[in-house]
Amino acid sequence: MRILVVEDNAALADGISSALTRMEMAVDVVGDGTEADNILRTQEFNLVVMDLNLPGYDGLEILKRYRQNGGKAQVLILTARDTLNDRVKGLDLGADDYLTKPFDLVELEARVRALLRRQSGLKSPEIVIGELIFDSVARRVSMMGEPLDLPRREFCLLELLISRAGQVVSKEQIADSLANFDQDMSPNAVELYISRLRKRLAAADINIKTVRGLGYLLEK
Amino acid sequence: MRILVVEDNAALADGISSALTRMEMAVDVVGDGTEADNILRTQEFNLVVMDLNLPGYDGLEILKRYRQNGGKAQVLILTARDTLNDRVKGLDLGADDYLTKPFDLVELEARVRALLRRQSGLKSPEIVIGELIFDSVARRVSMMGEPLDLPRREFCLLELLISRAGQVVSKEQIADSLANFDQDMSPNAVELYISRLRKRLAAADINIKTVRGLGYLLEK
DNA sequence: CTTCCTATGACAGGTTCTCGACAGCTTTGA
DNA sequence: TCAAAGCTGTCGAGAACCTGTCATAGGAAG
Repeated sequence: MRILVVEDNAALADGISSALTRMEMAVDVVGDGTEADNILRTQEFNLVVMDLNLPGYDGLEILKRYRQNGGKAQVLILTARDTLNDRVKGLDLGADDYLTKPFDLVELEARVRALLRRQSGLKSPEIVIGELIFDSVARRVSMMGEPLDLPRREFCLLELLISRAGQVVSKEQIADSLANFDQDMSPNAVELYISRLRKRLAAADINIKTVRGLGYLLEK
Repeated sequence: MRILVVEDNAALADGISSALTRMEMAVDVVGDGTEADNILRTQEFNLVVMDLNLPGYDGLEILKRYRQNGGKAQVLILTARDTLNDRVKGLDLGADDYLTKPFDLVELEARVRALLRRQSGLKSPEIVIGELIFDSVARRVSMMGEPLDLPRREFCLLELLISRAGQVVSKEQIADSLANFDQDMSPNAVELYISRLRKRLAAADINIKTVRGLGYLLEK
């Protein structure tokens, strides 16, 4: 789990950082708003711990921009004790939680655990093959960054080949799998789908090999 | 949005209830643990505000049982005891947030908004997509600077698509979400709303893509 | 060279989606 | 209280797209 800590007070940043490291997190620390902005634009984190009180920069601004750019990480903000307004604003701007300074590191850990637990289970597993990214949960495929629209049958075929990558899959297996067992599919139809899929994947370096008399296989 | 308030102090319960009602929430109040247990078993809520300090009943127990029975609502706990332990325990038992008494109603409102937003998957109250600005808190949309009046169904549809931007949302999910689970909506009706929403958003560069056989998705 | 398997264009259904028309319902405003 | 305006959802015609058969051509194996 990657965590970004945005905190200008070096001593505090250090304490937070080591507490989180003890939890087996990968922690990055930045000390000012500009840096925070930059790193949030270019890298992905699971959680951001941010002090709202940064010198020469408004933490709320960073948060707002981060969310508007589609940032998805959980955000835990740190505020001084008596700034109710900041906390309220922070939550309204898309923070997930806050902690009032001074706080106990044990409590920080509990909050981080709660936030990360909440986040897990959101990401769907993706399979990357060369230029192709295949997401079976979201049922999306993209090729060289561009989303690729596949008709249902072709999507199922690709899914089957990927799940058995490196092994030969017989035409009969493909037919059964595509036809959902509720009807028959001729071997020729399978050949046709292979042909169509190959054409679509031609731009990426994906190779569906023919194994004469046996079937097809997707090379890894 | 349905909210359950579990609070034995009538005056406080009243204050909370009216604050939430002002936010256009449907609020139910119960005053003791047994009642809370019962209603949580039989009805669904989006959020539960629960005092841990109930006469003759441990709020943490209720919370624990609720989660064990698969309760999915966001839970905000209220605690007078300022012991770190209770708060940490509460979070570890599946509470989503806590507030220490005494608290400010403004802050309660912010927390409730944040929790409900979290539940819907939306992070920032103002989401900018091309020429469109979507404000989930104020429940307003504007397009190219002009406010855009959307009928309720279309607004809900847009909210759903935005909260799942980049993912396919099935017609069934849309139907369930729009119909609020209390009645059925035909797939055809969903198609119609998509059509209407597309027409309204045509001027902005918003693209609702059709994924044949699966549903729709809003491109990022 | 012959035979069988595979590749692919063309095409004819079939399915799914789009959206105008319309009628019932709800809200608004006087 | 009633009328007007607007929202909601059904129907259905037509468009768009998917699917699988046929037919033909290309290649591999013996």
